[in-house]
Amino acid sequence: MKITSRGRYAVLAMVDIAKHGESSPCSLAHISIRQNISLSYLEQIFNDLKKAELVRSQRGPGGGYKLSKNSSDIRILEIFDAIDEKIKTTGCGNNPKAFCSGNGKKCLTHNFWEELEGVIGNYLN
Amino acid sequence: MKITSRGRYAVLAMVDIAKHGESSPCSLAHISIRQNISLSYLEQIFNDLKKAELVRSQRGPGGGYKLSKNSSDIRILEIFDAIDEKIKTTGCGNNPKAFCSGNGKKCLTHNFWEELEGVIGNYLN
DNA sequence: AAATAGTTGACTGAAATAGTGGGTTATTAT
DNA sequence: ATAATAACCCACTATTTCAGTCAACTATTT
Repeated sequence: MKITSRGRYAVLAMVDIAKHGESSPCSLAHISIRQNISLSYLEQIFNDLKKAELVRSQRGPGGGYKLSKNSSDIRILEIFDAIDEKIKTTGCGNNPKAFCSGNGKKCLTHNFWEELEGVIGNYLN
Repeated sequence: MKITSRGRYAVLAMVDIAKHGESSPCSLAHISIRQNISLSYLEQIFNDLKKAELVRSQRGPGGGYKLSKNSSDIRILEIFDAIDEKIKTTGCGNNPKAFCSGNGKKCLTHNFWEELEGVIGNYLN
């Protein structure tokens, strides 16, 4: 049960931008250096963050990324959703038509795992 | 962020044994059928569960596995520990000498992830 | 003696992860 | 205009982890 680097990087980069201030956009190159994350990898991640409209981009010299809303209005859960970092504790993936157990039923532990998802989701939110 | 099949199977199998009753040991073959888990895979898992003394084994016909203590005294967290299902949300793995950030410091999000670990560990316990 | 069931270790295919690398396009400062 | 910057986009790859198989061996009971 672990978080991927992708997920950690996404959150870390967003915090970096938030910390950096509103005045000028943050370039990925700078984030890359400050937080020690591969630039190309950051590019992929920010592609998704932009699609989810968590950040706005500005091209050209002096450009970079800005948060699209106030940092206090951004939930970690939104970031996870944006980059498709799934919280998946069940075997059946919560698909109501899938069954963890082979016999057409939910497995004995299904509800337990779903509750755990709730606990985690709650914290991230 | 997901739980491995190994982790889910371990918990499921333990619940299966607990549900089965105290009278006679549970064979892995039966658990395999009831819970739809590969027998060979279960063997590996129970190897670890036994090492951690969560179950006791009985060989030969009529043999199988029993819980080594009352089911209400077993924590899911113990099962996770037994099979080495780690709860790892930080980049540095909580090694106090390792640093998530390259500059000899903890990364900006370190404490946040550690708290998440606490939340999860708490629930599993 | 035969059947059962745990014990052990090596091996494998598939998927996910964590990147790398190269090129293109838009924007700004000189 | 032009050069520099920085976002954008796409394809590719090495490594690791996961999930499971297979085969052989040992202990216990009937």
